[in-house]
Amino acid sequence: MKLETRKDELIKTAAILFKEKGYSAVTMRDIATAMGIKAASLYNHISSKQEILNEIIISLAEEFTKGLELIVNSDKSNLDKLSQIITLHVTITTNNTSGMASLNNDWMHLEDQLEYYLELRNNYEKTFLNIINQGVKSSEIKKVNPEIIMFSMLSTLRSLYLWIPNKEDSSENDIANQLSTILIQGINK
Amino acid sequence: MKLETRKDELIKTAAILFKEKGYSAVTMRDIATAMGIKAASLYNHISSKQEILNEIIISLAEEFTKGLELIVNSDKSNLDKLSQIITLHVTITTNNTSGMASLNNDWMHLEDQLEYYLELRNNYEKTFLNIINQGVKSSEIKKVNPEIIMFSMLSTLRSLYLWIPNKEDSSENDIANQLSTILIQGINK
DNA sequence: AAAGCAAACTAACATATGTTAGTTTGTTAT
DNA sequence: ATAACAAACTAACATATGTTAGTTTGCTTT
Repeated sequence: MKLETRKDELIKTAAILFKEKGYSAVTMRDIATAMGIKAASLYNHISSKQEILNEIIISLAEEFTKGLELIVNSDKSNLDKLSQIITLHVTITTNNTSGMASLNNDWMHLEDQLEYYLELRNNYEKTFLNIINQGVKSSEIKKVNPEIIMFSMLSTLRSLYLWIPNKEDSSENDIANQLSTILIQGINK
Repeated sequence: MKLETRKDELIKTAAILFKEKGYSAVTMRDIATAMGIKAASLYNHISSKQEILNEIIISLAEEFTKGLELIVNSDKSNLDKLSQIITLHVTITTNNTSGMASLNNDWMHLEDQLEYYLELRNNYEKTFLNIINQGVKSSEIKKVNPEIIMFSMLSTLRSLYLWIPNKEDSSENDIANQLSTILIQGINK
């Protein structure tokens, strides 16, 4: 684990601001002020505002892709795989709440990397949907429209960044378990 | 039902653009171009960019508040009330998909009306949570952390604006019913 | 001591952006 | 015909914004 570079600090600071007001509403001067330096000095570490967004979003998207790869290639049941996906989201979100805000809300401001991002996202959703479809086929999962199931699960998982910061008392495992119960077993007693 | 004024058209156009890129990234010139006029002409109908956002968000927030009021004062079971909340979200979102994007993503750019908006939202969540708590007390609902239940349901309902536009084949009722099944009964067979 | 380097600075730029002022145009009501 | 009005226009402005150029500062290594 390398030491945190100045560039890393910059990106972290930017991500916090992006979470609060969105990429477009945050100026280079805002980021600089938050770091206690002048806007021009930022360019010693990054080449453009765009690059900051790229770094935040792409690294997260790749983390999700790699995580899902491991899950889908395991020999667990389909419901267990869904539980593991829930854990994946909880873990990544816990470690980078601010970045997740950009991933969810500012991906459309990617430029050069937009196409690549969309490819990663489409593949992720395709793989996710596949697990659900197989679960329906093997009668693990109810016969409800699989796309609605995925949409519902993903909506909750993608919103975790809003909610996890308020739950510092609960452990990662605790949150993942409770979510699995709700999302898979439902709330009806 | 009054005829649609030019101001209404303006707000509708703006909402569509706000959904695509977010409030901050959309310029008055963007909105004007989309309407086939010049930016300065917009000011014949509104007094500022801010006002557009206010109108979009506050009217929706009030619609939710009124809708929930009716539901909470009915004599249905708590699970039925939750189903009705799902229907409320599906209905409002179907009628104003673009506006829902601003409500979800650009509320922090409200200025004068921010405080009022937050008051409406807090009350909404308090009332929602109350229904869940009573459902747990009356043993209709599993003993899982009620806040996680609300968070999970609200995340899905708040994301509907992203997904409903792709489902023009399904009826409102159909979507609401399937969502009720998933969110309340779970997906486990 | 000298050289190298990371990281800050000042000053300036071209462009983008929200908004105002005053004017023109075309339709509707008197 | 005339007055009134909604809704568009042109021109301009002050300010905000991303970025570049060139310079200074203070470690660290030789």
